[in-house]
Amino acid sequence: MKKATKTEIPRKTVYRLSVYLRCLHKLKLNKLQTVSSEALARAAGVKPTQLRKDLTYLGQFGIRGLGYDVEQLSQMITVHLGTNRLQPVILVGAGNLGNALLQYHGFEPEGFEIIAAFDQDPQRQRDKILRIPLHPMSKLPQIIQEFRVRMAILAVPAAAAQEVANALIDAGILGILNFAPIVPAVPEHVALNNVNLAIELENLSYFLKE
Amino acid sequence: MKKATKTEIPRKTVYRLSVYLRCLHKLKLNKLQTVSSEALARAAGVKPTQLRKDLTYLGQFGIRGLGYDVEQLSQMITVHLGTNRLQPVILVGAGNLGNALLQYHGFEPEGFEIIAAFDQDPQRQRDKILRIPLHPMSKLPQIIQEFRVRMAILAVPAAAAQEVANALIDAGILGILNFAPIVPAVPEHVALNNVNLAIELENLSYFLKE
DNA sequence: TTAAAGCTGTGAAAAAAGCCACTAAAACAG
DNA sequence: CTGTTTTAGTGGCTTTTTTCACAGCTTTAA
Repeated sequence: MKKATKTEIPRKTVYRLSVYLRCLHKLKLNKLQTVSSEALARAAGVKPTQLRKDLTYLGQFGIRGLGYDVEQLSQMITVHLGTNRLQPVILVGAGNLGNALLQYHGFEPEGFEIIAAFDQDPQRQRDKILRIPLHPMSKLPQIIQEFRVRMAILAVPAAAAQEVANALIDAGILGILNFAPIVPAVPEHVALNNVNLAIELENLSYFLKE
Repeated sequence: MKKATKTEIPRKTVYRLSVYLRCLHKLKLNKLQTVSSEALARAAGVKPTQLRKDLTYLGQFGIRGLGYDVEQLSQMITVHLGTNRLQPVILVGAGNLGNALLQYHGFEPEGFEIIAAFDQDPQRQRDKILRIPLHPMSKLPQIIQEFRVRMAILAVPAAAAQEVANALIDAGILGILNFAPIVPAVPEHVALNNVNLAIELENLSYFLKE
């Protein structure tokens, strides 16, 4: 018997869907109309069976003997990931990493725009050329409300992370991409993704094969 | 029957050990001598039972009724992760993200030093102040050999990623921390960790609860 | 010394993720 | 048409990861 409620997409699958989407985008640039699970899987660094299984969560629209329609598939994934509409994002902490992220234009092609940055010291901005405004922390609630911001990038030092996270949540932020080297405690209703570059390196070093 | 060879530490556990290590470091700064699994787990954002289970892979040195010795535990983890000695790292690609990472000093406290950067265009460096030398790609093999570099950070555009990855591997690199928005194919003996900031954001946005 | 409370260590169960073998559909070649 | 090849979809097996329940040390208090 089929479930009445639509099945939840597994966490890992959601993550991989983003990867597939990125690969499909590249294929589109190359004017490819269709792609097989094998080719796409290789591009994404996963096994073909896993790719196919992942895609079944979105329904069936592969063509047996041929593959998937690149355009259709990428639209399908986009719809499911809910990245149709542009999402405004704010960044807190204009230190080393924060500035780096501000200068990094890799978010925009994916539908995210950093509309404002915040820092304790709003004079801190070195790169005057940046077109992203830098505000003092006190303007956080106002801007979040005004632009209906739901996600924030947290790039402050460890010591400030929890406090700033609290402020963000109080102001209505629902998702935090955390670069601070501690894991802030957040209430149930807030989504949190942690990225720690040092840990990534450390982890890599463990898996070096001699 | 027990395995003769010492059991492998699970992938996920290795990753979390790094997180614990970071938390322990903070505790040390606060002059705490011991910590319970519950407290440390909360700091790391995991469940206490998971923390304890993770630690059993390193042996037993918790004290029942009391907790873990902060100093001893952090040394234990350090030894197991093999981060006793400093590791030289190189960075390839001095674009937006590459420069950002060069300016980011978060690696050094964790025992990694970016000793050199490489770019197709070695004039590219904007920040003249940087004390990290920027070399042309042609010097890759020489420097990797000279400094016995085993890990590289890859921060080049998608189009160049595979080619540069190949060059790194040919020159003897054993681990790649990849920031490029594609997953390069690497041989069996090379470890690869992928970080894609855009995907992290996209992933977060999916899990926003309304 | 004894009792109570606080914690760790761990086997076993449960859940999640990954993988494979096989089925079925479509395309293609002749 | 017909047979062959290519490729998606899937049930369920295997492995990995997480969680649970509880046994067993340690400390503390009286």
